[in-house]
Amino acid sequence: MMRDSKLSGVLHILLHMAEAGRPVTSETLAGAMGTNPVVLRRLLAGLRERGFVRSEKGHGGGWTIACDLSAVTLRDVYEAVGEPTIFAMGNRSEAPGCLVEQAVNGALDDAFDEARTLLLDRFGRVTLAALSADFRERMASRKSRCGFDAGDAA
Amino acid sequence: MMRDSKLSGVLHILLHMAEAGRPVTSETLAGAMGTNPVVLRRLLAGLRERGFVRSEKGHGGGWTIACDLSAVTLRDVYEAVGEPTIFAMGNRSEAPGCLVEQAVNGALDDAFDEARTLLLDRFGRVTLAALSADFRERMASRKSRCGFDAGDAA
DNA sequence: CATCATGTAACATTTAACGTTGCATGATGC
DNA sequence: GCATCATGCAACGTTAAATGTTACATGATG
Repeated sequence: MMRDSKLSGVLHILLHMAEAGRPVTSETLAGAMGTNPVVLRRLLAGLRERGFVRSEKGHGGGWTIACDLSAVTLRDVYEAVGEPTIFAMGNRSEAPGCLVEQAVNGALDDAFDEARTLLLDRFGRVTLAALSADFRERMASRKSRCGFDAGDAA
Repeated sequence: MMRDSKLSGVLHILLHMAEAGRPVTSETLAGAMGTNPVVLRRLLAGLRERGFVRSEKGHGGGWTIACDLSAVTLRDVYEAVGEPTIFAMGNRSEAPGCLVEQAVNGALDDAFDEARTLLLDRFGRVTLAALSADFRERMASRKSRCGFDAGDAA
């Protein structure tokens, strides 16, 4: 299994919600990406706290986008899902008394910090609106829509 | 547990070996970093194949450095330990038919690719000799040596 | 008030890294 | 030659984090 797909998953969901234009239930969204409604609610909880999405109970309830897609970046979403660990590699011990370990960790940490900064900067420059536009371009050439019917966005 | 500490671990071991200047057994090296001799042999197997280290059996056997420390970079070592996965994040599915997923994965993959390239480039610019020099500098100021006696390198 | 949908805690499953055991092979020293 | 040391390696056990699942409470709608 891929290590952590929260960011990828939640972006997928957000674009689907954006296409729908009306409340979509956790069950429908979960079905669209082959997972469980509860997993989905967990994922979206962080986004709700930040006001990126809204959830409503009862008949006709579900999830809706509650933000300007051009004002939210991948970095915002990354933070909203709890800033999951970026790297699958790391040091053996965090507070090593061994000088060899210190030298090694220092070199590795420097490199990882640089890469992390680059990645987050790049995330910060991509808005949800840009992703959505990218999707619509793909739509223009092909037609499949992942088994998920966006509703009135025909 | 930290995700993958092969690179960190093997670098630690290499510097210790470099300090020793004579064969060191898996058991000694494993003791120095609080792990198991078998784990260590697994780690070093890839380095042996590439000729970075040599192993000898029998009395007085063990591991020795078999390369010029200034000619081997962190990137070489990274490759020698099997190029472990760099990122802890990834896409839900690798071959998505969903156009939304394609748009999302495309954006994320671009960012990850850039970060990976930066990281590996940086690894490629750090030699084992540089790490060793860093270690010796630290030695000059303090004195602890991680419970591992390098032998004649007193 | 029946039904729908979310909120959430608790538990189960899965996967990859890591650890451990057991035994084979080869080298050294007597 | 033989006891001992050390690696080589396969097979299995352990563990932690992500994800999936169940169960039940809460609130909204018709």
